[in-house]
Amino acid sequence: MRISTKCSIALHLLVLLGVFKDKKLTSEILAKSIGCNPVIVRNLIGSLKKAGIVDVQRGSGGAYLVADPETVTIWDVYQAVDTASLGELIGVHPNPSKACPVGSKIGRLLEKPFSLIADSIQKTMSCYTLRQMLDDYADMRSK
Amino acid sequence: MRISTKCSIALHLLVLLGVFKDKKLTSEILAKSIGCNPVIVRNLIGSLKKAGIVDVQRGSGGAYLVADPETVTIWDVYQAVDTASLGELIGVHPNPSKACPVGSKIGRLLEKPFSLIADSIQKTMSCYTLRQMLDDYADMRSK
DNA sequence: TCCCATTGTAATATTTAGCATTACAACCAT
DNA sequence: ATGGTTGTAATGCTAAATATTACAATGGGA
Repeated sequence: MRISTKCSIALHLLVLLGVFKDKKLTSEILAKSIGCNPVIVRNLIGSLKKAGIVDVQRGSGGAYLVADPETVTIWDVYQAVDTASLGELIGVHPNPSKACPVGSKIGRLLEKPFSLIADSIQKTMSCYTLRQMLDDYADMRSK
Repeated sequence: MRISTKCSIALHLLVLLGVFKDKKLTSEILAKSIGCNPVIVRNLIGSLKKAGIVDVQRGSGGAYLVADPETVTIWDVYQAVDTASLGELIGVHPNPSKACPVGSKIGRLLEKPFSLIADSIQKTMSCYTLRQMLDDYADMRSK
């Protein structure tokens, strides 16, 4: 239910695709840099492919960016990759008493502040692009 | 590492304390409305007590609010109750390759956008007070 | 003063979610 | 056709979240 490492891993691999455009990057190579199992990478690439962010050929292999880094935000990546919605990010206790006047309403009571939180996360994620991350990376290299 | 149900449960019990000011509310009664084990409630009340939000006597029992609902925000409650910091809310893959130029920098690369997200959550939480929740509750009752 | 209901807290158990791994069919280029 | 690759299902493993049990410490009232 939390924001899983999928998002971090996806961003990692997108940066790799952005930096090593010329190289053939298989799931195995990517997994080595990320430090995870190649199957994880394949699944994530599958999700990113569905979202129109990357592409990859089945037999020959090698993933590459198809979307402009300028237009790809962390929110896009998160949505593509993490099945859980932000609405489930904050755990809500599942068995409040329906007999109690507070217990019967607590779910609806929490909805309001929690959805405001989800909105703010979405907004912040939508402001950060892959281009910014690639620029940040370039800055680190040059120093 | 996610925002656990502790926060929801704590808010639930604070609303109970705010609504049933006159009644003696033991951990058992509170737990019944919440639908969890009384020990969970006791531990949470302990945390909220340390934060100066509620108080309770040992032998006699019965918890009550000591802070003004106007001044208690969801952020206060979250901080009091959830040990994990928001920085750990978004999972980061733990074994990136140090040999890879991207792998060796991904941690620092992710820090920037992820801390912006944490900030926005904190900000939103800080805007919502217990008073608002009590008002929301009253609104629901009156309709 | 002695019960009794209650809290505080430690220790342990249970459940669930996140992540890793294995396995293999489908596929493509050479 | 072969070798390297992807897509995906099935399973296993680990760690974190939550629940439960147990009991000493406390305080108020009979």
